[in-house]
Amino acid sequence: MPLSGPDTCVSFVYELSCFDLLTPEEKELVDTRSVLVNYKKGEIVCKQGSFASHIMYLEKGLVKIYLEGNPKDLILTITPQKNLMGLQALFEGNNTFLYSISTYTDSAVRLIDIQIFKQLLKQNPHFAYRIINILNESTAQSYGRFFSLTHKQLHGRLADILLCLSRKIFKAESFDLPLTRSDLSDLTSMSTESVIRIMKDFKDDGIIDINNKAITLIDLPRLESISAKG
Amino acid sequence: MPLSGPDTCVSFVYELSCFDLLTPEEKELVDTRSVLVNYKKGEIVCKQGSFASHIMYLEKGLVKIYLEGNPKDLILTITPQKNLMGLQALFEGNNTFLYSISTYTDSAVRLIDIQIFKQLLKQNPHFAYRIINILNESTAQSYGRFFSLTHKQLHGRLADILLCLSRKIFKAESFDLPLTRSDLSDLTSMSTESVIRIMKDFKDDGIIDINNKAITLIDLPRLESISAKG
DNA sequence: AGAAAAACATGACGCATATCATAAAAATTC
DNA sequence: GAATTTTTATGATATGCGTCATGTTTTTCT
Repeated sequence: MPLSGPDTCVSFVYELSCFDLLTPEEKELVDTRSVLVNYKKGEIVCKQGSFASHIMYLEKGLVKIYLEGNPKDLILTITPQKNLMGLQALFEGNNTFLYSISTYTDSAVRLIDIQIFKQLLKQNPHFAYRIINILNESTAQSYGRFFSLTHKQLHGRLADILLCLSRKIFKAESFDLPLTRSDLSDLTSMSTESVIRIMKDFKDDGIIDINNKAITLIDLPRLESISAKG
Repeated sequence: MPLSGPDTCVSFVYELSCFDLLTPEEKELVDTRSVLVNYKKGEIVCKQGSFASHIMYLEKGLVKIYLEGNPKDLILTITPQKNLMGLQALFEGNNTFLYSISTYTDSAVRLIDIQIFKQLLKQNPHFAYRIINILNESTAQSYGRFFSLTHKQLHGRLADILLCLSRKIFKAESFDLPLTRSDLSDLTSMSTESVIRIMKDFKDDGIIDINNKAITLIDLPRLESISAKG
């Protein structure tokens, strides 16, 4: 599979939980030194530039991780449940959030004390090794998106995102899209109007079907071809 | 400093060597299970898609790490000596190089057996923690470049790269650029002609001076302003 | 349920930037 | 050191895509 393909475009879905690798005592430590916070749909979980005193683990829900820009944001990933967020705060000398996070659905986020997290990394090499794997997967997917956004034109970029949402997030060819057209534009780095126009193109060509928020990918081979050709 | 600023644009320069954290026995292990390979200017160190059986450490030289595209490549980073390369090969289930690497100057690369590297990560938590920091810094810089490439127009993107080359790579306001205009275009995701035109604009405006390969940044405040305004 | 706000939609227009063509200068090669 | 290749340079043209304006539909709020 090529690096620039649609599977590398949104989010990193790491099937195995990193917490499986902790000892019972370490799990206990995480439990006592973390809190679970519930967020309603549309709420902000963390704000770019503010102080990061904890690592976040999305136990339930769907969120976007994004850079705030003027006037347009850039969505880095759409992240589903069972994923760590805010690992960059581990970086020594930087204790602020690199990005903002907000929810698409009601969500539950576990906030883990960053000192505890660092301690676990230093005392449990298997845990640290797992985190390295997670960071690496995230980097690899970031490169794929990099290529998509800088080297493909609008139709290719939107095809990438639709395929990736279908495969990685919703795991179905039909899904209800909680993202607005404006979100899709922040994801593909194009104008909202262009998203709307290209969605219509795809619909007119029988490649996808749209009914309000309901999206169905009809002609996957053509969508993949558009993705590949850029 | 804003995330999209020029300091986040090229390479990750990690001042401390990760190998300082190894025990004498572990250092010995790395020595016996690695080889030092010399490359001439312009040679390819590794090829995207080929099998990755080792982690690379650039002991001496200057290289570009890039995604191969058709017809244009995308340079992910310009990386100077004392940096690890190819860490993504650690990711379980992926033992191929995500990118290609080629040299700008004569270089020396230490190839470290990937199994030994994994062993060190698992047995030495401080080493693993350092690697996590390196990966995190790399990710943070990747996000900055993401923003620059997708949300700024040509002048801003080129200003970003010139400032970053000056600050992070050459650490001087005057330097001999081993990159061609085509390399700059692969870094900024624009056409080679646009690079040339904008360099001329900058020269005509007294912002930089160009003499063949020799570049001098004259008016840093204006260059920073162009970078900030995008 | 009705009002207000947000999201979706569509066309006209303008511009930033790529592409193409051509040529000069510099670097590399034998 | 002459020949070939690569790099730099510049102008003309084409176009992909954003911006703006305006209207409709859907969602949210009270």
